Amino acid sequence: VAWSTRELAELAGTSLRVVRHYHEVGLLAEPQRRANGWKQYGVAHLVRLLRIKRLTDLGVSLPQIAAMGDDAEHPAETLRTLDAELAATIERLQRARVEIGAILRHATPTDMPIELAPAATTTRLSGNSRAMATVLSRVLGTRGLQAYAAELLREDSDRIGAEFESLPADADEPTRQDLARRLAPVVRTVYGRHRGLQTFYADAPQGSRFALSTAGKAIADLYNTAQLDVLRRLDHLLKNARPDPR
Amino acid sequence: VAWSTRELAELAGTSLRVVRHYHEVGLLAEPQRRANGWKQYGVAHLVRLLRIKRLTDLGVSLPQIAAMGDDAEHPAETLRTLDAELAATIERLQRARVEIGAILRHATPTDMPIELAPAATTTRLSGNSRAMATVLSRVLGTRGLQAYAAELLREDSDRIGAEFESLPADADEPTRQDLARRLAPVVRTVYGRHRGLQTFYADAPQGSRFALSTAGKAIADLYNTAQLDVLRRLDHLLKNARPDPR
DNA sequence: TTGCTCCTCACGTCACGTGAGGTGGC
DNA sequence: TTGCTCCTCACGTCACGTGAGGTGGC
Repeated sequence: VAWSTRELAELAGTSLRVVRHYHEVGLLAEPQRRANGWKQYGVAHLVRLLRIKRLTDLGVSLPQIAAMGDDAEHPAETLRTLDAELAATIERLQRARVEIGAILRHATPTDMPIELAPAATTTRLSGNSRAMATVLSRVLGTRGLQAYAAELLREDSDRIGAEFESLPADADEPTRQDLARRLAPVVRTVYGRHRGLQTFYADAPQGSRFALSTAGKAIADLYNTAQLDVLRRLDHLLKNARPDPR
Repeated sequence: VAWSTRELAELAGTSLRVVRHYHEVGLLAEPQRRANGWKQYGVAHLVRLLRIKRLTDLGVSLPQIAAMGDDAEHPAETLRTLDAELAATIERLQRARVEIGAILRHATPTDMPIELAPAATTTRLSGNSRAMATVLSRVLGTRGLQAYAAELLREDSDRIGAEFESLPADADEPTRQDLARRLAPVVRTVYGRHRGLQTFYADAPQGSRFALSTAGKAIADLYNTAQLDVLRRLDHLLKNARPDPR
């Protein structure tokens, strides 16, 4: 009149391996054996196993269960801590669901940061712009990112931006100079719309101590020589023009 | 102008080991190296890494991400499946929180099944009764368990039950016979209150194909010789008395 | 020369799952 | 003798964490 390992496992609604695992880690005492070496479990083992199973189902780790010991008194502190952890996990998962919902709604590619999703939906960004947006999203702070998203949505910025995007590497000098000249007022207006954009990296996320150099490297990586030349010319124009009248 | 492994990891908000792990499993292509063997990462690597990180943060497994390939198009089907899984997980965790709340409210020991918590709170059960209750909770179906919980709350059943519990192993014959005689009507009333109790194991949970033998074994394990003798006498009395008049 | 970063093994974690190979009971 | 259950290793899983031991760059 004793249960085998399989019977014990079935009664507890668990597996053979779990019972043996609990023996291995010392959570469940090994029972007496018959002459042939087979284990014989009694009610005490079943009760103990059910208690372990119940706690693991609640999310208690095996070391924690071991620390609670054999006495059946209920450890209010452990349970309260666990409850708080569960609450935090639930919140995290719910935030994940919200983000998934946003991705599905906007049908954005999964490498676009969610903050730029609305912009990405209306203006279809080229591969380079998407890469640039992804990098910037890591380097910009909240304010900078919002400003960037807002700019992406503007038609005028978008049109001339597209022109810049598609500039071939072998564009001749007049073309580059002309593009830089037409870009200058647009960029000035952007600066005007977003005061303090120069300090946009102040509230950058953790780990991007490199804000400026990172953005610089991304630009150097992504754009061709003609485009880089246009940016140089643009910088020159912005610096040498009279300052923006406030 | 290239990022080191550490810089790449920091920019993506992750760890050195994670970057190397993604190399190992082929999720992230290894970049070119300098003459001294150091890796040089570019924007493409950062974008890829950020995409991976975003998906893992949402709960997508690495093999799933690998299956999605390098193209940034968003896999609606995968995301919808994931969303459903998240919803299921959240529900499970919320049920766990409800149960933790019940345990804390009733201050029940963690080996008592939750269905018997109210009963356990008012009538403090002895160790044997608790073990018996735990075993029965695995062997009884919903109906049987409810009936059992209801009985535990009745004062009359409780009083004579406590007497049975505390019966010493060396109780003399008249004591046992007397206890059995006084138990008989109580048990008959219980049967009267819960018609069809004989089939209580019909809706027993998965894996307890042993309902009757299990309960029998638990009784044999938990009670002393005098108590078992009382049960035998009780059984005899119940069988030989005229049937309960309906 | 001293720190500092980079590199590649390679074992550890957590709670088991899954055979591999051998024996006892009917 | 044939299935069936039981047993003990022992490696695999998942997504990394954490040293161990050695080298390059300033």
